[in-house]
Amino acid sequence: MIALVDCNSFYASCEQVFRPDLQGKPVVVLSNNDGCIIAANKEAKALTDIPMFEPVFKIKKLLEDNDVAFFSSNYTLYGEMSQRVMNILMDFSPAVEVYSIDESFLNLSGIKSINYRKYGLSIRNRILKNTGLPVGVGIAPTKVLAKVANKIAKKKSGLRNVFVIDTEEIREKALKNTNIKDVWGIGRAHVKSLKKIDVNTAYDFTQLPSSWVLKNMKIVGLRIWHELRGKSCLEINELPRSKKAIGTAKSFGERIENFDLISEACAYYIGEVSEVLRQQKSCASFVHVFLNTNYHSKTDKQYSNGITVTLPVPTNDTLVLTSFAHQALKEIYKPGYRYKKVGVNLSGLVPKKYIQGNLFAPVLPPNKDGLWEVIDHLNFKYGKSTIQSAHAGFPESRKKWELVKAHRSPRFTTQWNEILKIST
DNA sequence: TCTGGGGTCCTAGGACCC
DNA sequence: TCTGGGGTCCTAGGACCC
Repeated sequence: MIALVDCNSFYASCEQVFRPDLQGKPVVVLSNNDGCIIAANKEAKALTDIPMFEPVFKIKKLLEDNDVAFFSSNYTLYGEMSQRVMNILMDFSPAVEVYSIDESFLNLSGIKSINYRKYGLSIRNRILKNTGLPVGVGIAPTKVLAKVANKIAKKKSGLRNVFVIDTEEIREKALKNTNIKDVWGIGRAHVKSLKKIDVNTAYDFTQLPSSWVLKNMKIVGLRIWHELRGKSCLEINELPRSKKAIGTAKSFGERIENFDLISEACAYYIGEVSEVLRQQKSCASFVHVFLNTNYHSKTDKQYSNGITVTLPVPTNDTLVLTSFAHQALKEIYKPGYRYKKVGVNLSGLVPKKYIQGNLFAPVLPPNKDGLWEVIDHLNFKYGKSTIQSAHAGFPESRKKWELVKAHRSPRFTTQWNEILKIST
């Protein structure tokens, strides 16, 4: 049996933990640049139709009228709260797959003579007690069924957020009550074609011939079909595999035409991604840089372009990567446009130990591993950008392109000067 | 005026090899 | 008129996830 533990409206719940005054009140969390809504607690969802990913400016009045509390996203806080939850889960199973910031699969198969419902309840209670975060627990023989069970656990009242699928009757009933669009792995495109042939529930889907599924939804769809019928096809992956690509791209706080500012943002992002690259002890073979204007705008001239550079020798040196990215940006930048976003992506990631030299490249650059180790350590200890490439700009100029986060809560758990204060 | 960010997996088709 | 058979590697694009 597999358990899926998933935090309820995770970002909104994290904000509420430190703001008891908001218990029972509608809360939403906004995306970068406070652009749109990315999380809403159940009060906010119930309130009206606050559609997820709706641009904030379109529903500002709705939020104000209903006294909805809203926060800019505070990933430092969410990441650390997530750690706490995952650490607790390790106590409940020797095999945990951390699937995303707010959910994990637990392999329960090694645990003998266990009452699944009781076990699920104790997971839920312990997390609530130790972190203040509410979770839902779904337990079933396969991952996709555990997802189904989790959804039911959260939706149906009286279950105390725990639901177990452990008999044929329960499975069938659960599938009949699950809309096909709510099945994990079946997205918009497939829902559309399934509706056309009158497949509306997860149960309907399991009644299709496997040949149809394979032909129209390929192997990915067939796996889901098997999983829903109770045959496990998706394993629990305990070890996070190293990333195959690392990228970042953020919209500017305001539109920018100036090349130097864009290049500064680009260098700053290279600093971020190369640090992640060093953490996983890899080097990148390619660096991709792209640039675009605001495609929502009906009045601005539109332009977007991207370019991939092959590095002579894979590297994770921020300064080397910055220099190649800068050259690449020069090639695609065209003056006279109001740019909205620049992004970088490192790919062709190879383990640092196995770097292939290049017969035709200039002599290998000197090894600076020690230097970067020290820099990364200082930035960890004293805060981001304590030491960085000068190309990545100074706080003054950074303000011109940095994200807008007008409503961010304090980083309660990671900054001494932002720690929660309690007055009597 | 204002519209997020970071990923993975799979497939078809082209180019190429012997 | 009629032109083999068995592969690999790479890339772009689709679909999906949180």
